[in-house]
Amino acid sequence: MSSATSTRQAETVERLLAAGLEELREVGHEALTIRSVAARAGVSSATAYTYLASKNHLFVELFWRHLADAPAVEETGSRAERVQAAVRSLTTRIAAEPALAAAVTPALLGSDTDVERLRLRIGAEFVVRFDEALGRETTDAVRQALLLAFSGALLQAGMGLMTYDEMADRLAPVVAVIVGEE
Amino acid sequence: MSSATSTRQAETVERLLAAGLEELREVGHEALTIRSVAARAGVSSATAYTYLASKNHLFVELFWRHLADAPAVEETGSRAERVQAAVRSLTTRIAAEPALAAAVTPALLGSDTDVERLRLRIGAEFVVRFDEALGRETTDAVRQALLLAFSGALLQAGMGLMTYDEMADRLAPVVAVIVGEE
DNA sequence: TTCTAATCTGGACACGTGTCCAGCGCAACG
DNA sequence: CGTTGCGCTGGACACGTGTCCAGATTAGAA
Repeated sequence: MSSATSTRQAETVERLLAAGLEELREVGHEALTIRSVAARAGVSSATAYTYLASKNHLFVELFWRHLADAPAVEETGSRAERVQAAVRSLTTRIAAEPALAAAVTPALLGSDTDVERLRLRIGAEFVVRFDEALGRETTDAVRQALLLAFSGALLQAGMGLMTYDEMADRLAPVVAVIVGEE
Repeated sequence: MSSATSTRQAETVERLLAAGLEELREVGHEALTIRSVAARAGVSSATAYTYLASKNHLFVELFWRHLADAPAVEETGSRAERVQAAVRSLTTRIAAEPALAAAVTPALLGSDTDVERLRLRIGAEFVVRFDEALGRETTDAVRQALLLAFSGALLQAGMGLMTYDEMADRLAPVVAVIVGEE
């Protein structure tokens, strides 16, 4: 397990993930197959399956990496404003990769071990960001309400009941109700 | 298209749906296959596919029928209390069929035409129930917040982050925040 | 009863999924 | 230089999905 060999594995993974994102953008998540991703990455499908447990795993992994790069929000303004900013930062980031967003909603519900691990991390990331925006003196009920409303918006967008671009605007008044705008 | 023939078709559908629910309870949604449902219903798989466009369609159809039977809530008590009651009525009903609940969350995200039609109906049902509980003088923001929080709770339960039994209790303080308990 | 049309059947089809494993090739270490 | 062993290959496997269609069955009309 020298650093050289693990480098080689890491490179293969990166190549697969990059190919996965390209493929996703080009053909969408329905048409994408692990084998087509493997081919694009210049790797056999057996190898792809060594690193990607499933299509779902690929999507969730890509989503997680994409999301982690969403900019943190400034710590200025009213509480409501900070929460709005946090929501907008996340939704903007998500909307930047529509194909990925469309793919991840069903994928997040998968039962693979890898999916489960990642979705906990993603959920935790939301919590951290909202907590930072909310500040210390906030009730659990508000925290929960915010998280549930955000999850709900993701679900509705995933169902096609709203676009990912609309999310922030649709959530704005909702956030105001939950956080309190006075 | 006499009433007799459409009766025959209707009976086949009922038989399939009943078999589907039994199969779902016994083996869970992962192991269930349309063919096994067809066999249980005493029908060929080709026939099953005539009426059920997909596994997702089956689950969503079953869920819709199950949900429609949730009792309506009394029109007494404070607004918050009525909303709580509406939430509890729905969650109790959903929790009564755990296997169905587990199956429907991913299914609801399917892209079949039939799934889409039904999920709009299900969403509309939620809206109607919440609107009845909220009464006339309510802002859209509150309505939206409630709907999103409820959807979010469904999603989280679907992900295994809470049980369906817990939903109502977890939602109670959230509802209080959104509707306002004063 | 006989005819007719709707309904159901059986089974093949093309495709995707995820798993498995014997063996190849290459990079690094001795 | 070998030799070692890790990572990759190719391709078969069992299984589920959803589609299709020629032909058997059935119920009800004439």
